Amino acid sequence: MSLEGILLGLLGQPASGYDIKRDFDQVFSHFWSAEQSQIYRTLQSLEKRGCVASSTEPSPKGPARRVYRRTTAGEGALLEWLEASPGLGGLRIPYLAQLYFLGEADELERTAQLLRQIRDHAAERLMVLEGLEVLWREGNPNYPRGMIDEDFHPHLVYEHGLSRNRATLEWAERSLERVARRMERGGSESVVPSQPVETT
Amino acid sequence: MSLEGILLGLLGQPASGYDIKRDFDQVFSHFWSAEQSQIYRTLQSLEKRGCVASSTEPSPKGPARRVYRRTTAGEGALLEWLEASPGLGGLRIPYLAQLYFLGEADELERTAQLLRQIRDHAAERLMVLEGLEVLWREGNPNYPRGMIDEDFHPHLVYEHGLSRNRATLEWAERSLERVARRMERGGSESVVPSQPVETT
DNA sequence: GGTAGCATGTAAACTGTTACATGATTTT
DNA sequence: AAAATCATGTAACAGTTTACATGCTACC
Repeated sequence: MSLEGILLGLLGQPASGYDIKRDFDQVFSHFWSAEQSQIYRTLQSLEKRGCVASSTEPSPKGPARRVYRRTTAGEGALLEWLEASPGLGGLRIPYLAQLYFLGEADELERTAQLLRQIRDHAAERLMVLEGLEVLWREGNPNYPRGMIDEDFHPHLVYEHGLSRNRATLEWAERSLERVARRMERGGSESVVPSQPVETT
Repeated sequence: MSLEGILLGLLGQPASGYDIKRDFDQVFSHFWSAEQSQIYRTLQSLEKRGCVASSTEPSPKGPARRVYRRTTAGEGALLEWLEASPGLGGLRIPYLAQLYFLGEADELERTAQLLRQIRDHAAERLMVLEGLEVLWREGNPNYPRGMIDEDFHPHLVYEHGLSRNRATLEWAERSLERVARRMERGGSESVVPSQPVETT
């Protein structure tokens, strides 16, 4: 299961459920998401199986923190998950499901609205990622060469996010132009007069 | 829920659970997936709510088919789902979760293996999609202009798949080169001699 | 005193996967 | 006669979401 793997990976450093939720929203939301309740429950189930251990620590603000650490058994489970063949097929992009059927609504303005949301979301993600590049550069004057071992794999994932969001942004902009042309011409999208479009 | 929406969308034409599973594997697997059992169950629950109606029809091959049709209530439910704000955040790319932590395994060969799988998968998808372009072109000599209304939204989704898979393919190839350089140089990846890398 | 942020969690409902079970027809 | 394809489904389990419930501290 991916969530278990991610939690085991993150617990290389001790962390509370709350900390992990923050990491999730900042780092992993680019390709995975999880609710707080799910994180707490999964941590508990990992503890039952001995993959993590917890201890409570008083916190300066608010109630006591329950801090989890990865155990030796947890390291084994992590390596096992890393060896497993990846879910190349488990891809999930919810907005495409809606876009696919938006012809049924017969309102191009709704299509444009969805595309603008997708575009803005990708643009925002890109800004966040491009901001991170500054941080990589600060830690390493030879960037992107001379990457230290610990950063290498996260950096590959980071670059995936960059190219994915660039591609999505460009696609959304092209698509918005197509929609605009279609709306102007009343649904025929630059049809050559001598080649009329079948409308059935 | 996206699966319900997709089923309602597909049931513009009458279809059996088996037909829908085929559509899923061919068209939707680029951004969503579902098992047969889930499709059958969801169809049953949609029927209970009156969004679809079914009738059995003898089939020339094999047992009788249970063919589902979208009802008027189903049309309403579909439009409602299309109006709902999209899950811009529900993105899920399982292989990135593994890649992120693959530094823990400390075996770049495993990283290269995963990247090759991702690359080959994207290349295969691209070939399928580029094959579809021939079909679009056959049906329309002005392609990609003069797209009929029914095809417009699926075509937007199709183009998303094209650009996404191109981006992934290029990223995977770049990443494989980085991994190869890193393996050659024993983990330092083209470090400038006067600027040694910290390895902690 | 109210709100925002820190911090924990439970319960129920829903969604998704894996494994199994059945049986007809066509092709090899 | 066996295997492939067509076709339907159930049961058990695993994973995820939504809604709720609690309580502390800092700041306005």
